[in-house]
Amino acid sequence: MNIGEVAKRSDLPAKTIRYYEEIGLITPLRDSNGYRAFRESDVHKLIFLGRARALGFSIEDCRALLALWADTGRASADVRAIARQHLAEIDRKIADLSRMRGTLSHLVDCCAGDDRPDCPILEQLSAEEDAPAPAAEGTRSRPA
Amino acid sequence: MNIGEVAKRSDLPAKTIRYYEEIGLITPLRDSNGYRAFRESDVHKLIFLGRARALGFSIEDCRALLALWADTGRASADVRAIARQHLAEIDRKIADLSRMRGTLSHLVDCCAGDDRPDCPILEQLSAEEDAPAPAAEGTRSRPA
DNA sequence: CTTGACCTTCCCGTGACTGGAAGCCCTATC
DNA sequence: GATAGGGCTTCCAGTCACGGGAAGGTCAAG
Repeated sequence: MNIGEVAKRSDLPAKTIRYYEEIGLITPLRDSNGYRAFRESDVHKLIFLGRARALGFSIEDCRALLALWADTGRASADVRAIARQHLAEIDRKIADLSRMRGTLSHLVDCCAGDDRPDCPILEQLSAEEDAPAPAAEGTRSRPA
Repeated sequence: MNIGEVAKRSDLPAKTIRYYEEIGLITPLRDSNGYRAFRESDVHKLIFLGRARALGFSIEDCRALLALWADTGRASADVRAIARQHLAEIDRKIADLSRMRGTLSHLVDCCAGDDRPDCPILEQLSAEEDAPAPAAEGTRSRPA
């Protein structure tokens, strides 16, 4: 099977498939003319990869998941550990974005949005004072 | 003022400040010894940039915001438009992540997480059918 | 004079691809 | 047999927003 058909069946761009080979996630055979010759197992792996990536797993996560997938004697706890770690990271990202969203939507609400130059958004971004620190002595904490 | 003190005052790494000069967000003067000589206005810009970046604005958004900031006759609507666009993007990202979170936490809940090789997470990722992964439906969202 | 902190430029690396150029391979048609 | 086209190959460069580290100049203190 050539790369074009594999791309269709896995719903991944050919470029991505070549990249996955380059970093060792798949190792298709080669025809005598130099074309990649994919097996069914390669297609299955690529579909697996596409789904895992769509769930936000990193490439290295995917590499580990593929290894566990191939290891029929794996413990489900190993897979679950990766998934839970990823879940925690997703939660962190959502929390970060929600904080941004809160601040930003407040600013947008405060802004008249008309022809006048008066703009609370810019005012806030350029304010002299740092954000009011409750216990402002000594340490300067940075937001992650 | 040298870059070290500016880094402290703006709470940005020196590397980042040099980068911001390279892409034209700031243009500090130079001392005779080749050292960058920052003015107060540069520090203000950097603090502005740090806050805008912390709110997730892209560099190009920041460039536009800086220009509007410098333009005392700007219309607040212009600033608000950028902020609202960014807000919409944040909402989109949160929605994507929430979908991922839903699918993933469901899978984690289904997984025994013990020593047995039986694992619903891998089963789902390698399922024959193309339909049943909610987060993988329709748009193939790539996590940033 | 030496030490050490600070500054400079330059280049490479990140993650996960994407775009494009230059060129080979295969099939079909004229 | 020549040619057109599509598909395949490799390699190079770019993305975004920096971070790491090398090689070397500058400055103040001891």
